[in-house]
This record gives sequence, structure tokens and C-alpha cells, in this order.
Amino acid sequence: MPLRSPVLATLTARGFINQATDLAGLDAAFEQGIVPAYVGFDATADSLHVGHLLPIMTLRRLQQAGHKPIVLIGGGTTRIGDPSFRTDARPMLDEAQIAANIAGIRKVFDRFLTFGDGPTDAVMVNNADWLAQVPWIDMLRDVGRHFSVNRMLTFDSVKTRLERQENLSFLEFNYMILQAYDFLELSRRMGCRLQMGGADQWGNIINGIDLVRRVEGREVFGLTAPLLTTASGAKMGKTAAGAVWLNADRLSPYAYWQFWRNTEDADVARFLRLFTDLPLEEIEALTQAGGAALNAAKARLAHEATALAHGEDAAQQAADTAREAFGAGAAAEGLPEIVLTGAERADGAPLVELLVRAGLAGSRSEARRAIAGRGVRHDGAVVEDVEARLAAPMLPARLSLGRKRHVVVR
RNA sequence: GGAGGGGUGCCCGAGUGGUUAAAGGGGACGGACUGUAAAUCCGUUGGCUCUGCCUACGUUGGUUCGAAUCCAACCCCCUCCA
Repeated sequence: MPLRSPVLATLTARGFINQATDLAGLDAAFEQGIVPAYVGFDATADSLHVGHLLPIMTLRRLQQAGHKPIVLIGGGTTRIGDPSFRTDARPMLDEAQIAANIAGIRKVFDRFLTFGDGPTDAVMVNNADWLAQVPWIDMLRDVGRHFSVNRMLTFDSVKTRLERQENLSFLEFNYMILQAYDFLELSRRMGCRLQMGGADQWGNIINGIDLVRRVEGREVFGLTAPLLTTASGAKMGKTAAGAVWLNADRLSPYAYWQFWRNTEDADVARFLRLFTDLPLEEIEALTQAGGAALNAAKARLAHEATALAHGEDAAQQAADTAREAFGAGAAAEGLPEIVLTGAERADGAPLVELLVRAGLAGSRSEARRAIAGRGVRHDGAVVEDVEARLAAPMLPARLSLGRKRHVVVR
């Protein structure tokens, strides 16, 4: 089916769309005028990570095409605790913590979207604003009557649980209702017409659409993004150090740059389409050659992605740091640093201890093993002695674990 | 409520009285090879004041010179029956 709206054409061409409820209808809506669209995010941490990047980029594309992005923060639902992670028995967060998290998340979004009061400016809303004060009886009468338990039981998320005879709490059973209700509120408050989310959100999105149609008689749409994995099948966004955060105080721009630089060959083109604003022709030109030539494409990917999340300057600096770190043996600017105390400078600090402090090793034992396995280098030379120490005369020094992870000791 | 089966290291999974910090696989990390890629091969993979010590096989007690392995109670999960 030929798409007439530029947004949908772009989203499709760049690989953002997995499933849509009514593509033709949505296409027409985009053509008619500004479409306010939303994506929901949890407020469980004070930053977002690359796993969230796909929906963020979707909102960005939407805004670029002249539509209105709505960022919905699940402040209300976070206060209950997302039951789908029940095995971890996640502690419920208090309001102060959630408020802090929302502030942190907002900072991330400021990089990707333009917020304001204009018709296509992005807005951020918190579902606690309405969920926290809906009277129970009213909720049941206005919303509950539109939900068929019979039908809810047929949803995969519920069905599999029941079939396995696992407990399903009433709280969890209501989760989809709350989420559907969000769509209704957004439709009422800001004329929101589209909900987007990951492929796993399809069921929830459908519920919201049905609810809006039944209550308001209004036609709204749903769009899901593909589940993102690397070419070798791993879930995206996990590294040795943990989640790849979008926030500079959680993960340095340099480390973020490295994350993208290390993309597998088979993913480069796809990631460039999804996570950068580069035109498709340029991406094609960059990746067409294949082989070692892809290294240039990876550097470009790293640069563009870092510039989006941390700014052009930070991206430039990360690139410089990388060049130095992977080039000559000198201590490069921009690498993570640890600083010795006065006593350590005088007496020498055990390398094992420093590796742990720098976060290169998880424990002293691990650090010992790394040295014993010839995986640690000091200013580029393999460290042979597990008991080696570092004192003032040798500073500043560069410690490396493997060929990619470096710290500067001062 | 009744009858069986099971809970082992980051994950899966062997082990049914002693050289078991626990086979094997996955993942992860390091090395070689490369292109800061993938694949492949090799090594490592509980902690520490590290040729030794401490902690660990659902929880708590018990038997024993000695237990992940035997016994008891409790908690949780699965399958079948009601």
C-alpha cells in the first residue's frame, strides 16, 4: 500500500514499524493535520537506556515531520510497582524518588525533542496526575464496564499465566485497564490520536484504542516498533558494565561512543537508520562497501548517536579520546580517571586495588586473575606481576584491561 | 485438601556420604587471529590479609570422623487427582 504521509513513509523506510492497527487510516490522519502521539515510559530509574532509544527516536521523527510528541511518564503506575517483574519483587518507590526519576528522565528527553507550548512542541505528562485521584466507583462505572473479562482472559499475557496455573493478582489484571485509561485521558486532554510502543505492548495498545472508541466514539491508532536485538541475537544494550544509559552521569559520553563504535557489522546499516538522522542515501553510501570499510560507518554511527544524546562537542571529544586511546600509549584526555591519595602516591598502591576502584574488575580476585591471564597493561606494557604497585613517579599512568577498557591514574 | 516430583554457582543443568569451590553447556571476561566487527581456537569465571583461609548446593536443626549428598521440620515451585 502506498503511503502518502511523509512520516509514515520515513518510519517505514527506516525500519521503525512492526505492526499498525490501521495503516491507511493513520496515513490519512497524518495527512489531515497535526497528530499528537504518545509513548509511555516507566519512572523506575532516573535515566533511560538504549533500550528506550527506539521509541524516543520514533517521537523525534514524528516531531521532525510536524507532529506532536507526548511523553507519558508512568508515575502513577510506578507507585504501584510494575507487576510483570514479579519474580524480583521490586520494592515500591516512594513519591520523592519517583519525582527525582522523572526529573532525570526529562533531561534525557530535552536532548531528543523540543519541548514547549507550540502546536508541535513536545510535552511530558505524568499519569499520576489522573490515576492518583480517580474515584474507584467512577472508574468502574466509566471504564470498567467497557472491559469484558471474557475477552481479557483471552489475551496471551493473561492466558499463558492461567494455563501454567501461576498466580495472577488482581493488581496485575488491572494493569492493562490502567494503561488503556491513559490513552483515554490523553485523547480527552490533548486530542492524542496515536499510541506507540514496543512489540510487546500491542495488546495494551489495542485495549486503549477500543476504550477510546467506546467511550468517546473517536478513532485512534496504534503502532508498534520491532523488538530490537543485535544481529547475533542478543538483547540490545547490555555491555560488560551493565545498561547503556543515556544520561552522562550514569555513563560517560566516551563510553557511550564506544558502545556504538563496537556495533557488529551486520547491524551498522540498521542502527544508522534507526538511531541517527542521516539521510538514507548517505547511510547507503557509508555501508555499501562492507568489510573493513564499515569501520568508518561505525565511527560515524558513534559520532551521530553520541551527538544526539550528549551534544556535538561531547561527541567530538569522545572521538578524540578514542583516537588517542587506541593509538599511541599516552594517557588520553577524556578517559575515566582515578586519583591516588597522598599515602598511596608515596607508598605505591596495588594495581589489583586500582583495577577494582576503577571499575575494571568486580573484585580483587577478579583483578588478580586478569593480571595472571595477561589481560592487564600499564602504559601499554603487559603487567606480569600480580603484586605490582603504582607510585608517584610513574604517574600519570594508563591502566588497561583488554584492549578496549582504559583508565587514567593520577 | 490428597498423591507424586523438584529447589545446585550469573543462567541452564549433572552430581545421591569423602581428592566437590562442585561435571557439562550457555553467557561474561581475557588471550590469539582481525578491522576497536563476526566466526574460530585457547584460557578464566565465589571471596579474601591467596602456596593458606573463609563462605557456598531453598531455610533451620539433626546423624556422622566427614554431608550438596542421609534424617526431621518448615518455605517455595511443578505435575496429577479433588
